[in-house]
Amino acid sequence: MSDKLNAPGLAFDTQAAPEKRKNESIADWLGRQIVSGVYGCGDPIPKEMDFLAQTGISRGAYREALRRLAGKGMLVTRTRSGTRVTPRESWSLLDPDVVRWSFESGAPPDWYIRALYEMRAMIEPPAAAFAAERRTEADLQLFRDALQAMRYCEMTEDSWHQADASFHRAILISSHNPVLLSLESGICAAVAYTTAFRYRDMPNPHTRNPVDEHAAVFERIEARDPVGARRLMSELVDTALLDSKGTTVFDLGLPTLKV
Amino acid sequence: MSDKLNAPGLAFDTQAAPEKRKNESIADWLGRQIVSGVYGCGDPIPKEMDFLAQTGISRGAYREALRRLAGKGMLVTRTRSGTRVTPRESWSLLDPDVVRWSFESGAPPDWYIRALYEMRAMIEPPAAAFAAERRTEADLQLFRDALQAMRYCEMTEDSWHQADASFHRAILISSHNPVLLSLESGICAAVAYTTAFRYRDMPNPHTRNPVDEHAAVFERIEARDPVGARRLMSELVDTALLDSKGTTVFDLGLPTLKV
DNA sequence: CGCGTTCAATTTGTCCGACATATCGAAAGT
DNA sequence: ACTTTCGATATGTCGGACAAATTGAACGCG
Repeated sequence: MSDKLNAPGLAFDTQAAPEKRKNESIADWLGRQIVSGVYGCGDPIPKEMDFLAQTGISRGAYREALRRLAGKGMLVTRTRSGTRVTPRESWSLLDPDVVRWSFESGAPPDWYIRALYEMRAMIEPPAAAFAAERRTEADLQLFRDALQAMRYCEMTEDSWHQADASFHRAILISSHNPVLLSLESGICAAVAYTTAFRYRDMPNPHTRNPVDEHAAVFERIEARDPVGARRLMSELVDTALLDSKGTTVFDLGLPTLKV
Repeated sequence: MSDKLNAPGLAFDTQAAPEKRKNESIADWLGRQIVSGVYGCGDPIPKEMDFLAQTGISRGAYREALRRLAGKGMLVTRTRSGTRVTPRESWSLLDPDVVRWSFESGAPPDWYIRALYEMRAMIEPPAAAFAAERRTEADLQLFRDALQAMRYCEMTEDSWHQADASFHRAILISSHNPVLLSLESGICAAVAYTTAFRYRDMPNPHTRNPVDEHAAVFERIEARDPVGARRLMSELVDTALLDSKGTTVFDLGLPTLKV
């Protein structure tokens, strides 16, 4: 059963990982391995001595990497039994690292992209409503900067995705809900990776720059109109969702939620 | 500036921490210290050698504990600078450990309780709508068990809070959104701790058992009525929010969001 | 005096080796 | 057939040593 572990595939070469600390790059590598399904639910992780023997990495660095992943609920360790992968529902699927690993290691599964869009559809409209009630003048400037960057960048550029993420980050910041803000890294990573993923694999870039829709949301937030901001934001997310994969995969669920 | 660190308050006695592994209990203890504000944003954590000297814990165990917290975004380490606490917005405030630490170490601040309620008001109504569309027969049994337990327990009992949490857990499970389900631990911890916190500090327990409201939500989910489930769930959360601290603190934001 | 350079101290990062502890599984005993 | 004992094995903890990086002060120079 453990042939997969001792297989030559245990080559740890820190692929595309410019991390300085070894325990960090090990955690990155192992995190990618896990989210990409190399180790399924309940599967055992390489034993400390095996990993040490095959990679030359010291035991301490490997153990610290395991603790990073254990803190995200991805691993459980028991003496003698070894360290095993926990079922997906106990992971922190909105953790920015988990989102990054999922998109860095090949194409993430459809259910994950879909679930991330659904989360955005749940969170961002009410967040926009809170933002309309609580935004400060300093918050408004964040929106203006993001919108200006979106106008002056082509959608194919990487900088456009950054500007898009900045806009959605401004929403969460302006909501002035600390717990919501703590989801910022994960949400923005999801926004950036899903949009980049969409435009990379869509052969027909008929989609136009949605900067006007974003500006409309901002205008409602500036006007302190929670209801309007919520509605426009809901439309914005729904549009992105419908654009992403066609209506065949994503057509259930969200439309019936529009109020 | 570092007088607080070398102070005698560094007594690590694993208070009320029946953990077996030392690195785990250290992470618990340090996590409570951080969320309770002993170490503010940007403050330095005890140096490894200091901690070793004052507690007798080995350096490796302490470092593994730090990695656990670093995985939750609560710490950043830099050579020579030391290890410092990151600003709150970069923490995983919905992480079940963070929620537990916040409520275990004295009364959490009002803004945190309020933010948790707002998150529930954002997440649970749409989750109930998804549940109404996607629930299976097995899911329905989870609701029935939770409701029966709520009926046969007094609200003052601890078992009632468990049943309440089980009901809300059933909502997230029935939504069949993996990312939403990954928030289960944190949400349910928030539900359990906030309700327990409310009934412990409320001198006037005029609040009655809200089992009927919960049953109404279940009935709409069983009938596959997303709109109705969403509306009733929204009312349920709003009621809990208004009950918790009176309308003076929580009266802005949520009511205007009701559709 | 202002400014960049060099250098040494300090703190985290990594490695190594050893023992402690818990747990599983097989073997022995009843 | 059941229980107990015991050894093997993997994680948990400890201690010491050195490497790497960064800070801050001393130094030299224009």
